[in-house]
Amino acid sequence: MENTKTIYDIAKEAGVSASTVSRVVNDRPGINENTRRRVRELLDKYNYSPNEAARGLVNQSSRIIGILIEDIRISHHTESAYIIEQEMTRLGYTCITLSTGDSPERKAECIQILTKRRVEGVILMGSMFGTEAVKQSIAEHMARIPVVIVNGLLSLPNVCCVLADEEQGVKLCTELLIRKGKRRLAFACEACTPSAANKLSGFVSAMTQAGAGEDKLRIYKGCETGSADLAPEHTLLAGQELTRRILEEHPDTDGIIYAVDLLAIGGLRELARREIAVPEQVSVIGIDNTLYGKICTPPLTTLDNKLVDLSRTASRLLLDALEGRQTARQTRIGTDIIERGTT
Amino acid sequence: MENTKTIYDIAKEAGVSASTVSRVVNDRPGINENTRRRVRELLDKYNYSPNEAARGLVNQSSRIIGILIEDIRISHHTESAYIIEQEMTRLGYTCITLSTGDSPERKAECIQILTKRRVEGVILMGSMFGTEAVKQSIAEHMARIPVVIVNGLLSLPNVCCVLADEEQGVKLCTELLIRKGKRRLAFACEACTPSAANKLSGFVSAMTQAGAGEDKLRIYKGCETGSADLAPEHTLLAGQELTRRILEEHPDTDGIIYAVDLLAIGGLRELARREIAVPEQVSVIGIDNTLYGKICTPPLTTLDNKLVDLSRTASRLLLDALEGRQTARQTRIGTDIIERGTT
DNA sequence: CTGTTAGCGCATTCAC
DNA sequence: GTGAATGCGCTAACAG
Repeated sequence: MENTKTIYDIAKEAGVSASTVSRVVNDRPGINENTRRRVRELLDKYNYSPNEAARGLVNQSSRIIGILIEDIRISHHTESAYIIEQEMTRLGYTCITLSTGDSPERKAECIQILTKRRVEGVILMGSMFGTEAVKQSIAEHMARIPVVIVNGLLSLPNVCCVLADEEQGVKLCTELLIRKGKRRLAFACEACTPSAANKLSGFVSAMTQAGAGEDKLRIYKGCETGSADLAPEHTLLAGQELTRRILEEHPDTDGIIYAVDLLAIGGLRELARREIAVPEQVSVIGIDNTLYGKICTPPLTTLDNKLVDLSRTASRLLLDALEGRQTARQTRIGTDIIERGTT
Repeated sequence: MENTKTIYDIAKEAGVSASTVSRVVNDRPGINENTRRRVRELLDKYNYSPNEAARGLVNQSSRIIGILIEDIRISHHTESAYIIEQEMTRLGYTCITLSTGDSPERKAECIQILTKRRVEGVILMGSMFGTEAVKQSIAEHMARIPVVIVNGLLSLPNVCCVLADEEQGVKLCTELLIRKGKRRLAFACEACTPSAANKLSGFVSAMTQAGAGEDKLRIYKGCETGSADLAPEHTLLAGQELTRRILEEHPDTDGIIYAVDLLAIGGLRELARREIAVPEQVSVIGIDNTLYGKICTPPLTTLDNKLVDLSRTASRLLLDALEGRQTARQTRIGTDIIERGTT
């Protein structure tokens, strides 16, 4: 830290007491206009800036909120973090945004960091925060502050959840493909996150209703225990690899639903490599409505899970809680299918 | 804020003084093992977490660093922010990452926020921080802390710059196209940032050397005063629009260099719409080496401006400065052309 | 080895 | 209107 002026320095030079300066800084009423002006001039002259740490200490309020994301490089999380940061900054809060990575240990470390900084509220982004290990950390370290989890479930008294109905969404996607005459459908996801599990049940539910037996379900999972590498590049490769496996084991597959857009785009690559026509031979659907899906060829049909709405809602909920208003424990938002060239 | 235990609470219950607890918390030597154990137990029992604000106040050190980005949604900035955050977090610093938007006023506001929090160092991402207005803010509010600017220039005693040699890079790109027999080249950028200006001079320099007169240079700029909307979607549209203008005014154009990948991808769209073959009729080159360029069709030839290296270097430089080591005032990193399907 | 004292920068009583 | 005193939670001398 450096030697910024304190209210005492200003006070001395203005020939008043520190409390007077404090009052001027905080625009408190009941101060002689002349004194106020004199103090203001000095404040300006020295570019005085109040020390928020000291302020927070005496006010018992840090005006900091935490945003925990698995990996900010994942494009829908980037967007969400952006929205929340803008919103909270506008309201005078400072955000500490941390990419936690996928291990529960790292998540716990990040929770510790936020705790030390005495954040007043937290937003958790992603279904991976809805696991037992994380729940424990939250319960231990953040029991007394409002927490909002986006696209995850966490049953704790101080946590409220806002989620897209992805199960229903994927069900509709599956039904769309069936309506188009595709029957030998596959579902692919990279990591077994709770979110992926939801999507999967939407798929299973639609398939079962359409008369597919449990044994005929083509379900492909990248790895069993969360993803090892969250970098977008890796997801792309995983999409190729999963698609390769699907096509080798079930060459007659005529439609694939991928848990995220980037996986689907990896899939498109593999399909192109094998000269399989999309959507004529194989239809493809992704999830997240990312820009990637917009620019690939053919443009990707995708499930818009409304991350933008979710993020906005999340910041509003957090704000409500911070200001003592009652908030819904769970908010659900519907999804939309954006139909483009791959179906 | 909530009622976490303080060292006084712990001290009382342990029957020792607060300083003893403080010593245990900070692993200071010279403490009776029994006392230490007893205190530790209580610390655990209550999940004690030191208040960093209080600590920072007495230590005169916040252990916070600031990261200022124009817009974290811009994919190369996302990656950079991620790298820096990971690096600094690992070293025990907490990062406050702010998307400033493009106006100098908002940038100044963000600088204020960081100042209030008494950040110990700052990383500025993007050439737009190298402008006079921002320089003023930095000089006024951050004169006493180390600042590193990535891909921008700021001549201030406490600022060090790390940049990619984009001018040279674009020059090489242009020469590449010329070598391939393309002569009627255009350059397109969205906003007139200092970075765009650098890229442009690389283009001009190569074109001039190849014998093109000043009057024959096809230079297209989106808007004259920085970009209005930094959202990626907008850049994509701008790419289309710029390309439309280029082709209408110069139908014989046979190569276009775009200031960023996403602009180039917008261009590819427009070219596809007009059924112009890439690269046969028109070659295209982007800049940034983003994932977008990897997944579009045809895959984009791009200038890798080494944002990853730059970011790593930036955090190392900041760290050096924070720890009192001497640092280079200016570091330059070379660029690479990644040749793919559009050239 | 441990406790006492003081002070980091600020806001808030309570007097005057 | 304004100032003096107090305390937020913590660390760093300085004593003992």
